[in-house]
Amino acid sequence: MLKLYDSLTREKREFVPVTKGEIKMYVCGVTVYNKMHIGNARTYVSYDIMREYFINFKNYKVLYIQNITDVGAVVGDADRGEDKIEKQARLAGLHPMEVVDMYIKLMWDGLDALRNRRPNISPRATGHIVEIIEAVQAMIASGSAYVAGGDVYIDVSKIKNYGCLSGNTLEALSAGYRIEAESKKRSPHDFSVWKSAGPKSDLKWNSPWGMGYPGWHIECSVMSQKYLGNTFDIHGGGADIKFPHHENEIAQSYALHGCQPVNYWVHTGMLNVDGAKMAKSAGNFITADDAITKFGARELRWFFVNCHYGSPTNISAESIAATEAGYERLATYFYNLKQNAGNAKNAELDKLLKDLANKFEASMDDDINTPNAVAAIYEFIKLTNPIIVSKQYNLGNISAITEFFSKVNQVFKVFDFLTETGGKPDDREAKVKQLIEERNNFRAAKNFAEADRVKQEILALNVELYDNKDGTTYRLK
RNA sequence: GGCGCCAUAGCCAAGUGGUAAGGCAAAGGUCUGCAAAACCUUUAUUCCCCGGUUCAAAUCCGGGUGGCGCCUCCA
Repeated sequence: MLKLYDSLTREKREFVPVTKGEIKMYVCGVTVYNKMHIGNARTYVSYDIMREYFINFKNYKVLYIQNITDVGAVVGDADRGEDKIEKQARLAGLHPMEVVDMYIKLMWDGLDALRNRRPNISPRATGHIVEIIEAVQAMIASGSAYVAGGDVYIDVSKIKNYGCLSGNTLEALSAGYRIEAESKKRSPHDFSVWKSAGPKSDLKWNSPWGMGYPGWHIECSVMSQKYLGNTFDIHGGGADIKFPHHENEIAQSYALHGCQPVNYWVHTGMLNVDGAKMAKSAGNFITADDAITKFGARELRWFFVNCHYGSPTNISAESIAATEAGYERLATYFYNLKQNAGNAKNAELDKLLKDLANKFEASMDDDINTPNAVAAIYEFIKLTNPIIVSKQYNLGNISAITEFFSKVNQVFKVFDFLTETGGKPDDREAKVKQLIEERNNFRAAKNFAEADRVKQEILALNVELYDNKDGTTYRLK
């Protein structure tokens, strides 16, 4: 039974989709005014893993939407700052849409490298201005929003349950809130759904309230509900945008449709570097491509798999090295598995594999608990290693194990070793075999100086050498 | 100040009532000419502190302490 932790009800609940057999999920994407950072990467890898699990293990048809914010995110104060993309364009001497195109491309480069499947739809806010204006008009008509100058604000006092997601109440929010002298808002907690644009702005559209552009929150409400319906299954994003962004999406959904927009709110934990949160605006972030260059994309993805998606997680060279050491064990296990088959079918191996499959799925069903799923894999390796080493298994066992790991790999997408030693001819093979024989002749003659010389020659070919009691084996790296 | 999440071994990290997964590191062993790798074994009488509920608490409740996130933008 699949369970997900819902941030709204604050409990792990059985997952029941709106439509049987289908999952409709929306994940808040990046604002494309700068390079994606490693924290973004963690979030999108987390949802990719969820999505692939739903598809490959739970047989759901998944409609996955990850939007692109290409207008509406504002620098500094939410109601009077400059649009981030417009600012970046001004600094770079480019049109805002050039900035957008550039960073969208870089975003896909990064997510592709991390092996994420592309979203079914990646809607852009600028492509939905008509729908956004219609939504704003509807909210004004119903009395949930009001016009002030060229801006339009949601009147949060008209919203039922405002604060239900974050736990905030309007009274509590008001205490100690900074007073904005020249604000056009009725209440400091009202938020803009449409903002007027100055004459120099390149990012503006005509509306009933003059030239302007949409607020960040309304973009996600309009796009998610347009493609997924008024109430859909899963809405994701980082824990940092729970308030106000997701809270305001709920408010807008009540204003527009009188209902909760989502059945399961899922939030990913922050990825910290040296204990501190990364943020673009603070300038202390590691970009995704820098991290990929430094650690490797597969290594990063494996690191993410080893942490629970909802937990705050610290990334460092040491933590990557720790998960990589474990990864190397898995690779060696498969190397041994394929190299040392005997010829008796081993029933115990099949039973342990069945246990692993059960534990894996039980862990993943439990709020996508990937660390537990990984622990089950290590446990399997520990229990089956004696069998592998003693060669009491055959090709049938190998194919069953490989098949299961391949299935897991449709979700994790990191087990490159499954194909690495898949019988592909390697031109080093013959040379290595010859050198090993040469070396073993020297060893037999106790001419260790010459044996070591040949050994160096072998190592230079990027081959690992193991002397066992049954003879010498090697592994092409 | 308010809201939310969290606190488990040297490090990372699962575990929401039934007697502490897993990984890294470390130590010992098997194997080896040496070595490496592999394999085996060991490593928290205890889960931040103090109370309470219960036959039973890391898990539930109350109170502390500490950390993180949000309360202007942020995955």
